[in-house]
Amino acid sequence: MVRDVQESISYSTIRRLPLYMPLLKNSLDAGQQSISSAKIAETLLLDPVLVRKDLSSIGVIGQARLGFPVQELISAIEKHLGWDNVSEAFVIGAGNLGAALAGYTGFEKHGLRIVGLFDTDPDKVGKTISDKPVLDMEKLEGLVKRMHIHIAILTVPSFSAELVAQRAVEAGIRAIWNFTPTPLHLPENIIVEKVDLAASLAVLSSRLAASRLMV
Amino acid sequence: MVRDVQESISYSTIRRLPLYMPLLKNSLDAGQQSISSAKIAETLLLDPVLVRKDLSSIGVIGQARLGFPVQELISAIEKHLGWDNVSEAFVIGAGNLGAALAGYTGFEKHGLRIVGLFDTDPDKVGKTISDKPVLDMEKLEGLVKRMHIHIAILTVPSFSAELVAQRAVEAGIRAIWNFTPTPLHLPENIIVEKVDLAASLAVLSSRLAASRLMV
DNA sequence: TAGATTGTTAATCGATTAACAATC
DNA sequence: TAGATTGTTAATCGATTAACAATC
Repeated sequence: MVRDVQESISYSTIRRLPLYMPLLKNSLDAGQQSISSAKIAETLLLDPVLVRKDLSSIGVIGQARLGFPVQELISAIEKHLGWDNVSEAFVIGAGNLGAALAGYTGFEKHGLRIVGLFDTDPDKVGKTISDKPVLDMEKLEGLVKRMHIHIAILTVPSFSAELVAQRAVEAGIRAIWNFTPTPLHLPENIIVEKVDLAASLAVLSSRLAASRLMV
Repeated sequence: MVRDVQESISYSTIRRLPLYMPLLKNSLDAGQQSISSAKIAETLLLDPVLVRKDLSSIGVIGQARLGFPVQELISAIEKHLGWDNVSEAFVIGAGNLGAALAGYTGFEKHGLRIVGLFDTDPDKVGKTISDKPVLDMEKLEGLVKRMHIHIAILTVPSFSAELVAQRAVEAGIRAIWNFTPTPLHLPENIIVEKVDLAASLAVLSSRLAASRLMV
């Protein structure tokens, strides 16, 4: 049973939603029709109350003694994350990381299809990476417009990140998945989501340093 | 001027510290000896008050009318993030992403040196990736012990992530940088830092979907 | 019925922002 | 001195956790 989603779903919940999917798919394959928040929480290392809040916020109602309906959860998560209709994206910067992202097959299931890469290196332009064309950076604006691409995955060197991002936005890009360490000064209506490896490594290092002090 | 750091630095501050460094290095190269929180905030798209809190929490004292001493900030950040002494790490899983991380030269400046990769694929084992040896997964335990490696960068397929992580931990790994979507059930004293691409993409997609509704 | 499980309201916690005093 | 800038205390905000009522 699904009810109307009251208000917008919190940032933290959105971030957790993808986590639920593999477990739910497995449960469905195993023939389970419902699953308890306690079971989910244990598998995903979350608090059961948090799980119930998340699932409730996407409009799925659980049943006492039974738990939550697995198929409905899957449908609700797919709907809320837009995994049902796929958006096309360009990777800008065909270096190690850009190539790795272009080669990752899992994004299609998450509603994202990479249709090409851009680079300035003449040795790369014209070749393919994981069957996707590497295109000349000079053609970025034209192709963004012509193909109506709205998402850019930014993996260029940090010194050129901001300029490239601004070019992409002027051509029509509306959302940037920023893998560079550079903060992007862009119009407010442009969506920027940053993957901050340096921040993540900093947390790891500092916790490791702290744990060494305790030994 | 540096004073004692009162209490432990907050998680959010730790995540932001790496962001300050490129700007500070540039300022130093340009011959500036001090920099104001307003200038930093504008460049990094932060709030000036937040910048002052961050810098104050690592023990650097600013001066009214002048700002913060650039060189002291650089030293304090390097010290707090452990960028002065480099730790060695293994990449486990020599796929696209593992190879990309092994090829990234920036980690050394952030206190992390990747000394080798592990994989089960006989076509990969024995070769090198970015001058780093690809080793047989069977040798993981032995080499972790012999080389006293404490950090593992996990980029294996998700179905094997937990088992591989547990093997690594039993051999002596104390911190895992987890690039897989899998939650790892490990002893409490093991440090796990997750890079959650699916979560980041979910935020991007949902914000894009929300912005479309407003057009 | 008893008990397992959901769902809601209140309390807590951490981080950010606001307000303003202190200082050079 | 005046004003730019730091630094601290209080208020706000969002997320998580605790407590407990509701339900099957």
